[in-house]
Amino acid sequence: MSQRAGLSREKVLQIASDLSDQHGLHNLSMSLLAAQLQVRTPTLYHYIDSLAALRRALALRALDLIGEQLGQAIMGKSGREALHGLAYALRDFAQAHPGLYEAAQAAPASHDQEWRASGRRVVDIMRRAFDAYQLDEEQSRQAVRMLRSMLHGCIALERLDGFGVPHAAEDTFQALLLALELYLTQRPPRD
Amino acid sequence: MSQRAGLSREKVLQIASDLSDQHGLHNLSMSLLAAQLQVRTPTLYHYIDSLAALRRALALRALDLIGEQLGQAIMGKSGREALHGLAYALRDFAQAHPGLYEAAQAAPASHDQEWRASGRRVVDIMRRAFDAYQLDEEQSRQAVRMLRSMLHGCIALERLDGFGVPHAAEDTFQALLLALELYLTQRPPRD
DNA sequence: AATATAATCTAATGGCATTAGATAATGAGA
DNA sequence: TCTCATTATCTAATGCCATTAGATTATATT
Repeated sequence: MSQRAGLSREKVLQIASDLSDQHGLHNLSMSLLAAQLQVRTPTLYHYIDSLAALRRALALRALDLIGEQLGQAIMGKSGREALHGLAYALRDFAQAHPGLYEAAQAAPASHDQEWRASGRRVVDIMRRAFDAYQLDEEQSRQAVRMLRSMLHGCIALERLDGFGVPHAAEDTFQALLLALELYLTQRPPRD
Repeated sequence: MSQRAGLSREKVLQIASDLSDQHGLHNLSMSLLAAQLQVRTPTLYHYIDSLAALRRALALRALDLIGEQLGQAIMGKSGREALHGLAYALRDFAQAHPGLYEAAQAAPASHDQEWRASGRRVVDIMRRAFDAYQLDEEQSRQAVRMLRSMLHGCIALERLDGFGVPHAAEDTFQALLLALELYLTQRPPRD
């Protein structure tokens, strides 16, 4: 009957990504996606195995994009500058792509090597931002965990509380960074 | 036909709370809840308006419980001790009741005064833990936001990364607390 | 033009939330 | 103890969603 829609896996994922940014990842359905692509729902199964597989694909895409942006953000920087570049790059990504950011927070299945590797790649990039602080491997992993906790918590809280004071989110963000810097420069005694 | 099941709103909420802790909030369905209560799904609508209303009720219950536990945790403590009591109490709650904790992280509708008030009550309790640091109102709100960001991020990350190093989560948790203490004791210059 | 391939469709299944309305169990008053 | 109102629960039905199977149509290849 109808003309072909000219879909491709890439196009499907791109629109899925846009939709999740606009309506939230949890509101992204096969139904909505098909409607946006002007196609019947079953058509999507030529490009995607399932809704779960779609979410996974978005997570991988998100991690790749995040890695890319973080890498650029810390290029040529070190110390305090690198740290701030990293933090702002991640926050900016979360603001520009809330759906993708949400996708990146999902936990991969323990046997999903590809997904796990993508996550590790991002962590490794983040670790480079701490080079100037002279941390051993375990300490730099710790620092990454601290930064990720702070940023993710701050971003999540901003979505939750929303308003209140206008500059609250930005102030808190900066204060958290300062706290991390204080911690890093006045490193605690290891027992 | 069948005997009455002897339900009550309280019982329904209690089982819903248990189920969300066991299977995750997002896996809590009217269907699952009805099955657990040995009753047909429509029966639940005598006690609950909708699935959304159930989630809201769990959020309120979670905020009340959290407020109670935090209040007890900081009773008679101040300064560093109060801060740690607060932090551990919240983390312990999240571990003991992952479903309820998740419910508490949902954002209330902007017009939902009751829900918002419950959230505010928790924040006020947390603010008391910072009494000894001599912060003005805005500073203590900031401190609460920092602590919440840290804890929520840390808890979320623990669920995400899971394992890796065994003590990583605990170490990160303590390091974040130390960072906050450093920030509070070496208060930044206000502009 | 004929055919193979691939993209899309229709039809069907089963799960879920929700509503409407029927039925059966309980408790209160005669 | 009987009657009746109340209310807890049920069955039936609707509509949305994800998914599968298999038919059909559009394009590319010869």
